[in-house]
Amino acid sequence: MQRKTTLKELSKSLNLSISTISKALNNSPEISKATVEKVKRSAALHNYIPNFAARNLKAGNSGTIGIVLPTMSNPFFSSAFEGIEAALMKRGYKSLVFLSHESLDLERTGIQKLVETQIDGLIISPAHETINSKSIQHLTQLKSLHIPIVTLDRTLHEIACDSITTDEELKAEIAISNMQKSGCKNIIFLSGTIGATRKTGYKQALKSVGQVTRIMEYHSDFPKDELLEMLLAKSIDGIMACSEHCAIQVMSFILQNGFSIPQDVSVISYHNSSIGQSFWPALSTIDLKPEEQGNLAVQTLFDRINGLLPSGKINYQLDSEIIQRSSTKPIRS
Amino acid sequence: MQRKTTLKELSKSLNLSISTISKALNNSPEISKATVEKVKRSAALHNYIPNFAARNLKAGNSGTIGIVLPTMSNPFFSSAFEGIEAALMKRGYKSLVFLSHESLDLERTGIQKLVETQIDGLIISPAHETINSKSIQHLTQLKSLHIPIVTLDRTLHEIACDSITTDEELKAEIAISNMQKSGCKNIIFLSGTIGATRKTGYKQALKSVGQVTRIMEYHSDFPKDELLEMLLAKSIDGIMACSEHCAIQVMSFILQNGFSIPQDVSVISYHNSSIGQSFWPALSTIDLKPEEQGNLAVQTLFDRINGLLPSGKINYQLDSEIIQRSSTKPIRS
DNA sequence: CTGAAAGCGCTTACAG
DNA sequence: CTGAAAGCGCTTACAG
Repeated sequence: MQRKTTLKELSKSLNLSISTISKALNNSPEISKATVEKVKRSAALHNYIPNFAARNLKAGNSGTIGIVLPTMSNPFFSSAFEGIEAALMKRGYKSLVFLSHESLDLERTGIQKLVETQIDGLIISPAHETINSKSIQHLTQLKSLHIPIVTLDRTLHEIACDSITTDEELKAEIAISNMQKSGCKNIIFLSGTIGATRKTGYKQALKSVGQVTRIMEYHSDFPKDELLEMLLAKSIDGIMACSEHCAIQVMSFILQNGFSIPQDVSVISYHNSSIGQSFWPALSTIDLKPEEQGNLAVQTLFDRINGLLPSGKINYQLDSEIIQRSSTKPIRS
Repeated sequence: MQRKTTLKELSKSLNLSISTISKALNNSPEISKATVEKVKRSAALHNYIPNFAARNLKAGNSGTIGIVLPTMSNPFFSSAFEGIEAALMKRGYKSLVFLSHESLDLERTGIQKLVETQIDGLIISPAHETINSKSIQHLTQLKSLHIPIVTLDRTLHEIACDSITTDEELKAEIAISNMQKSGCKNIIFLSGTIGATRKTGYKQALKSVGQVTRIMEYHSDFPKDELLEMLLAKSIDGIMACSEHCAIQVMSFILQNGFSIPQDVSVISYHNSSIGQSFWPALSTIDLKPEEQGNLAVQTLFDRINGLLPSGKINYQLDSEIIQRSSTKPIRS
């Protein structure tokens, strides 16, 4: 029965002090080259694996970053996580992940665990419940422990921490305006649980041309009959969908009922996954750059940890991108 | 500037020994009720948070489970992760996540980090590269350190560890047979990078009725022209798609070209996400139960850790489920 | 260049 | 019921 090899054991087998072993393994210039080699060879032979718990206890940091996301089932967040994980891996850091499922309670429990683990920083997309209730003591707690926080995509105005967002509101406005230029006269917004801020861009755009806004609420299922009626009455010729999922649902419904996209109805959505790309017609979309957001969140977190950032909070606003594909008509010039 | 409160500080402020404080906080029956309360009140007041690194150093375990998955972008794996995370959270454990992106190298690096962190167990869906190359030293290493491993969905026959799988092969066979009973005479299999084992079920089913198998390879893009030709020639009336993504791509293509589902072509796929469910027509599918697999993986891991399982490896084969919706014709009885 | 010693923050026999 | 002491596995001044 093999136990994990420790410095003590190596020390015994090599007849060297623990200090020397430790220094040799860490490439300390104090130690002679010969000794370093001897130690390393022995360590490899004995399958020595350093104990991070011990190292961290001394160092006071854990090499671990806490990640709290609402869910992984939403492609936006899984992509964001992929960006975060890759950036963290590159820096030799580890990702400790908790999912809040939009619940304040679960978020709190996760953060508690994270603090106990001595995380070096936190990247979080706060739960809806947190945002709405403005209960942020579990987060301010981190601030007082000097654990930096970066919010991703969703901002918490009540707390002073760095944040990553996109200019999605502006891009929504431009996208709507593009649809109008392409001939759309009746654009509705298909809204789900997400996308509260997205509505704003839509409203802004319609307001600027003096048009009435029409928002159709959508929760797991949307009012098909109503939509079908509008299609038949030709009282709709454009849809901005709050998510790709929602867009695909609507588009399949439209196609299935014999209407054409974009001839009868233009459809644009948010997020850019391969599924929207490979749909027929290929889905026009506003790419929210989740991976880049994740990457930038990590970058910002480390800049903050390393004291490279001025005090006060910083907001990085990433450019989102309108990707024009076949589900919207080309702009008439 | 607030530092984290330690037992030592509480000890000073209360004029009690560190031992007493520690025991009180852990509800040791040795300590008087009055003291326990006093200590707890003071701890709360000082925002005391236990240091897990220290605790784990003593205990020799970390309360952390390593999770290594190929990706989060594939809905199967993000769902599996949701199942794992919830089960772990319920038990007060933490998830340390690494993504392999199907690369042996990345998988190795992740596992290395995980071992250094003293994880108590590992749940892994091995990378394709690992499976193909049969390089498993990074995993056998864990075995020799008595860190239990459970594989999820993808099995590694070369290593003696517990595994979770489904009966997808059998269900594929049944699903194909159902399609035949519903009148399909020319069923093709649309195959991607995943789904090697899935082909087997398809082949098995066609072989059993003496039909020729037709497999169309699919990588990010499939041969549209070829498919269109088959549709026009009516030489195809059923498709088994290796993934939901693939199914949606094909279905939108079929609808877009004026054919009907399932009247002209039946389509069945794997995995069961809300997107397939809300598609028109709703996608028939073989549900691979990723969340349940994740859940069961955690359960098995803890049973193994707690010595509840007999020595030798155990394979849990979960029932996958054929979900008949509108993209396949009803079975004629 | 090598080693003895202290200490990171906790837990847990052991003594009183 | 409370406390002194040892120790988990490491790192790092300090001494030699």
